Amino acid sequence: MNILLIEDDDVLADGLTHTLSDSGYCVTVAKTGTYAEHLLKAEGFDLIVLDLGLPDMDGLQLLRKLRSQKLSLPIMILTARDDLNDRIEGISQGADDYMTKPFELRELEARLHALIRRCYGGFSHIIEVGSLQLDTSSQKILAKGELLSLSAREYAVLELLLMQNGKVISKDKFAQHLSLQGDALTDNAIEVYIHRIRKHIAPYDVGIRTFRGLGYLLENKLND
Amino acid sequence: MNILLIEDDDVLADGLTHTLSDSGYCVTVAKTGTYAEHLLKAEGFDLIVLDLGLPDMDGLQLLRKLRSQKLSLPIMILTARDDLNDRIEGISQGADDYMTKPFELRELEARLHALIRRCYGGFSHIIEVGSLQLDTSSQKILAKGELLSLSAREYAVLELLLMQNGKVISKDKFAQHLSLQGDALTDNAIEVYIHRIRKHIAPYDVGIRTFRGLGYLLENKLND
DNA sequence: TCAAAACTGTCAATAACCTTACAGCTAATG
DNA sequence: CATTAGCTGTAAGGTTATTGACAGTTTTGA
Repeated sequence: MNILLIEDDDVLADGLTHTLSDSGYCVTVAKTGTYAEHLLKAEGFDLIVLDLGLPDMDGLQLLRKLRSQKLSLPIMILTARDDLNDRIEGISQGADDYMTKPFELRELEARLHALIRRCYGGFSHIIEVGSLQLDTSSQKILAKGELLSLSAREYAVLELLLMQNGKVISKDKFAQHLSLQGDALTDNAIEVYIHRIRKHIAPYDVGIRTFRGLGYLLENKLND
Repeated sequence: MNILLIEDDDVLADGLTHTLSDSGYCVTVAKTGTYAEHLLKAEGFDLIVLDLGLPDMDGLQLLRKLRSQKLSLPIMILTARDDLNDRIEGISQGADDYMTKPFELRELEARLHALIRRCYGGFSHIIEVGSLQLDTSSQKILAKGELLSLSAREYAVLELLLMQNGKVISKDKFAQHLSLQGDALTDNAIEVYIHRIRKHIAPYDVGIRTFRGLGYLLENKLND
């Protein structure tokens, strides 16, 4: 995780660099806004810690500038000013959080963690097989990025195949997974759904292999 | 935007409810942790404001419990305790931000805005799908820059589609998000609203796609 | 070669959805 | 206050997609 620390005070910069490095972050210090902008163009940072009191440029101004350039990084601002308006201004200008100096390093660390978790702790639950992608949280199955339009039943069947990827799924399993209240599906009904799904995914690099008497397996046609 | 306020102090709860309602949020108050849990199961909130000093349950405990249930809502905690450890503990237990009492309402509002922006809109306070724009801070929906005149219900439906952009939203979800006072909406009511919204956005490049048996998805008609 | 298992297209019943009309209600307006 | 306009949810009829049974065909493995 790369952090850009925009801070002109050597002592504070050193302290922060030390603490954050110890927690496993990679910290780069920019002493001026101009240099920070330069670094941002070149390198891939994940988070910015910005002290509003800079020598060459007003911090809020820099903040505005960065956001107007569609920079989407999370930004934590540090300020010595205890003025409420400044703090609100900072947040409404696009900062994600701020801390007022003097602050406890441990608290800054905790807040940075929260910020990172919220921004990158992507809970995207995507299962991939070949060019198929199952996104369980958004209830979608994509093939080569295109949204497959499946019926509820078809979705449920393909979902099971993807979730249990690598396993041979018996018709009983499908019936269990599909039937809401006891009334079991016939084996043939499952066959029908497998048939329909095969039609849907025919253009792509995955197929459903039959294991006679056992069930079905989703597999990548190319390399296993 | 539905906010669950977990707060036992009537005065504070009333004040917050007023302020946030004025800013266009729909606020529900839970006076106990137990009741909050109950509400969270039944209804669709977008944000939680949690006071750590609750009568029936330790706030941190509730926080831990919610997170362990994989609840991914953004959470802002309020605390009277000035103890650094408590604050850090709160954040590391999964809160996204905190404020120490007493605080300025304006600042809380600004922070809530920042939280919403970060969680639902990337770095911007505007969520864009095609030529539709949801402005989460002013609670407006624009289409090609023009303000859509939607009724409260229509707005709520489209808001959910935009906030959960990319996800297939079931009718249950809509019902949860819309009915914050017990009485559930029928499926048909949702269908009627979808119909009305389709009329509104017909001239533009976004549409609502039906997934039979699953729900609805907002999508850009042109490129995905 | 035979029987079992799986495949496939058709079809009627059904469930899901769309659409319009309307009645009760609320909020604004004169 | 009375009137109007708009919002909200229900009802009802029409439309379409889904579902699973069926029956004929093909494949498989012993």
